[in-house]
Amino acid sequence: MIAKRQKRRSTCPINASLEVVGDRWSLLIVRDLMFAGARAYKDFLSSEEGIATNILASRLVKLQESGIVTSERDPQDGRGVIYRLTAKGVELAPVLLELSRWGTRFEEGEPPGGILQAWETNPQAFLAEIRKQLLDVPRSTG
Amino acid sequence: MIAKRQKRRSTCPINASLEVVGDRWSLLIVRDLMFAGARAYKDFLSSEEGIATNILASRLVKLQESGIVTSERDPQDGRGVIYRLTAKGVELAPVLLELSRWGTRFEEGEPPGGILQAWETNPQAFLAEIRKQLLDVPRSTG
DNA sequence: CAGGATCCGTTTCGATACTG
DNA sequence: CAGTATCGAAACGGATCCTG
Repeated sequence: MIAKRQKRRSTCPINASLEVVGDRWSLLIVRDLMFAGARAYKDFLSSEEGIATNILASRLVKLQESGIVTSERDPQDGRGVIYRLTAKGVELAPVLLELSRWGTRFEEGEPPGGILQAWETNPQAFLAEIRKQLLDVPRSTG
Repeated sequence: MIAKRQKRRSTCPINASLEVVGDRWSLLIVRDLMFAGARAYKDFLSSEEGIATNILASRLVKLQESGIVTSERDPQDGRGVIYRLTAKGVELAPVLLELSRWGTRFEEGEPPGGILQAWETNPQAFLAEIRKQLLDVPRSTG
């Protein structure tokens, strides 16, 4: 057991988080899953800012290893793969929303319609909504 | 006018934010400035997870270019440099705190004493406190 | 001695071509 | 459609050197 090569035994949760999602692409993938309805590999490629296929593949693997994303065969398609956020992944919503809020205030960028307002008005309710939407639709059972 | 080479004309604020702080080190530097009382170059080196000097220097430049950090000579020391967060940098607090909260819940890491609790209990008040502490101490002017 | 630049080997990224 | 293989470019990281 080699315990996966930790850098320095840091006990800071910020650093722990950044070890998982602290790169240029991971949170964009989570964003697409959370707000853009992305489910298939090609969705990530077409959306966003043009991530390279190898980078996308490696990030998806890493996100799965981190327990943020799951993947499964599309029961309808057979050759397609469906990616979905885990509960752990869904709970990144506050991070994404605060990042979005900050970007809207200080950098360029238009927020997706109404989302930020809903978040600022009633975070708890909005979070509950997101959880419901993303976790209760595992395979059209809802 | 070349407008600084934007990748793809993205209007997503999350992406805009990640272009500035979406790397392994930037938010750790902001964290040190915000919660660990770091002000000098050596503070960042000693703290944290052992950032290399060249990386630290380049990140500090980038953070200054992004308007998140300022630097000035230490009036007491003369040879020392004091780094400080701008208002824009201080407003990254919610991002850091949500990142910290997520890390505490799902990754390893102990939160710094009481901070997360204060944040969860009353975000507005806690933010106001942070703003006051970090922005009202520019040079002991009061 | 603090702040930071330079050199250099290693790792990661990223674009494209290609495969099942 | 969903990925690998390849390969050049960039970033990282450590050590050392420079500057005031």
